[in-house]
Amino acid sequence: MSTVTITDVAKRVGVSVATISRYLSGFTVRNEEKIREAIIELNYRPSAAARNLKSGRTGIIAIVVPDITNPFFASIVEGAEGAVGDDRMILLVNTGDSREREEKALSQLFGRVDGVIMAPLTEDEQGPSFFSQFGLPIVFVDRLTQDGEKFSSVLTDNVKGARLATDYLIGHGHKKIAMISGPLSTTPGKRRADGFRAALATAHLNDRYFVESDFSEAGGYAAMCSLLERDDAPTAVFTANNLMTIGALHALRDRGISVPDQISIIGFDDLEFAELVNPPLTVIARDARLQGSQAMELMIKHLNDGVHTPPEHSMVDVQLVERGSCAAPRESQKVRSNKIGH
Amino acid sequence: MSTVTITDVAKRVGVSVATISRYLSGFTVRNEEKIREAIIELNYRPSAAARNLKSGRTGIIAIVVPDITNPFFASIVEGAEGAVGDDRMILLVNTGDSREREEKALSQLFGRVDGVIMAPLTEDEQGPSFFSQFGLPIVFVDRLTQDGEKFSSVLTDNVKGARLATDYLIGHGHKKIAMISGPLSTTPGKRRADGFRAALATAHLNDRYFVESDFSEAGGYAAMCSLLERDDAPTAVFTANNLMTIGALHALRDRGISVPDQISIIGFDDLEFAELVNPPLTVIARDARLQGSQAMELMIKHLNDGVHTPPEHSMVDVQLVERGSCAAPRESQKVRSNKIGH
DNA sequence: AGGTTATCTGCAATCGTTCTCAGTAATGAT
DNA sequence: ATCATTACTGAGAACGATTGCAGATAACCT
Repeated sequence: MSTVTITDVAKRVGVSVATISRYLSGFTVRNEEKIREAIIELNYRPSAAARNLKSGRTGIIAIVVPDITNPFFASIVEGAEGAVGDDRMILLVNTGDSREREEKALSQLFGRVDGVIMAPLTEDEQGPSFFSQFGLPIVFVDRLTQDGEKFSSVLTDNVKGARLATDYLIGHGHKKIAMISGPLSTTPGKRRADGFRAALATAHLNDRYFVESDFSEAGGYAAMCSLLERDDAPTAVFTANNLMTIGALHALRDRGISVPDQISIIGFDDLEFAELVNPPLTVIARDARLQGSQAMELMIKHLNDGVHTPPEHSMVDVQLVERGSCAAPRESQKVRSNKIGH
Repeated sequence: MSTVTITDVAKRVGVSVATISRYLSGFTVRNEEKIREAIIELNYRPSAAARNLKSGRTGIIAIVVPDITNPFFASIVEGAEGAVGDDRMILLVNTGDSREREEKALSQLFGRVDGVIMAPLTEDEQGPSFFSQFGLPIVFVDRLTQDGEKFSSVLTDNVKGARLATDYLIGHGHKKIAMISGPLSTTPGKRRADGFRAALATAHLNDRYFVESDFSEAGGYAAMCSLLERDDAPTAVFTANNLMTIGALHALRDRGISVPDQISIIGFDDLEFAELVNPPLTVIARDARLQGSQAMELMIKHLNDGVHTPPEHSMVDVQLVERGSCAAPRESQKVRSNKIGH
């Protein structure tokens, strides 16, 4: 720790600490030049801890995400970084999909940060009420908690995205349409499932190929396998996020099932390499960076406007990016014949 | 800010603040049960700022990376997260490849964190000496600064990796081998270039297809284009990181050049989807998570052992993951005929 | 009982700032 | 010359915890 304090600077210049403090806060004082010199000579750096204690602000905004290796969340963080401005920093917490770590992080965060931007693990939980209770703003991004309406949020139009995807498959003539869904306990999980089912209902199709998974690559792999093992396998599948899309593709690849000849696939969330896969992947895309920057802007607004600003809810749009992974179903195709093992 | 302090708890229980403080620090005191109750009833949360001020420690370790959307750095962070333990948190700073932001971040970090794990932008700079000067440890990960030997570090065996890649191409019979290199001002940029050139020299090949780029996807794209426009195009290319590999693949795809028939490609750093591309990508892989966790372990060691622990240097191994993007050069192949425009 | 530990306790100083309050000097107006 | 205004200043009280010190209590020995 730097052992040179504001008092040392004050002594050196021959003024009181108050004057130095004022200089540091941008007020005009008498010996600015001498103070500047003294600060440099002594290599003085103000103590963040002492400032925090006095002022009650830390200049730090936390972002809590379930999985930073998911490119979607990385982009959220990047977007938020871009909007954070010069006088604040970001504290990133990766909860690793663990409810326990999320809870612990939140309680440790309290007092260390001025606000929290978070993508909570599930809707089963409550928002960290002690935060808002003490005037610390929360902005939800991508996901909500149970009492999510009480806090500001930046979501995606999940229902629309899922409808878009499903309608697209229906439009190609598919009847046996599967969805590899995320956990229904999460906001995007539930809403994308809702959109899928709504589209199916409109087309008078049933949802017997709906399977709930966990937004992970392994989960997508397993779900795809279970679908392929059915007696009457689907001809098209909608995967509810990027990681599960990757998993599903791996499963298809491992079994030598070709896309889109034998099965069509459309994913939620674009991927850096979506056009490099064979065939290029058709997806529902959205602007994750924008979501991140909007969340940060909302946060800064709350920080500046004070505690009693009402929560705001924003929603970013989705769009269908048509590439090559969807085609019309082949009549009497025998997907099952490619099954490996049992 | 929580308005309930340790004094309130003390009053409620009828003891002094010292007793509460001791209870919180894990000493045995008389009325533990009553204290526990009072803390819960009052919803007391110790002020992190006050603790920091007194103790001089923050319990926060910063990780400074150039680009969090690069899966490699995301994995580093994930690895570090896993090793950080229960009583510390991670503060992530994304400098977005900007020297200015890196510098600003570093100075802002001072006093807010107990140590910094960082992947500096270039070797042209000096390590943040004021950090170590005041006893705050630094651990470099993946990259060094100019005076890097003075600090602990966790690097990759870049030279070996690059040799492996180049030798592999040579082994397939290639003579016209290109490298799309990272900036030579960075540690991995320089060392991978060294490995490439060393391997070439051993095989008595020249390095006329060496092109320096910037580790970005756009840079990889541009570099690949420039190589393809040469009169005598290379038959194989080694791309020095994941992002440039993606860029190069995009360039090849845009020109309809097929891999590995017309050109072989091998990349540094594995990718989540490397087996999904067509053809599956052959790469030099390493364990980024391990690099992150080793860096964190080193940091914790420094934190526990005190300032005067000598720096330690660790290196993680690389390995060649053979998939399908490399083949023998086709005799008299006409890559140039695919050239678009010009 | 008296002495020696062992254990727990409260007081008060301390960490390095910020900020209120009262005070001084300089300037301008009358 | 007096008063009002402006522009700066220093003293000192916070902020909320930790911790050294000395004192109190209880427990243990002989």
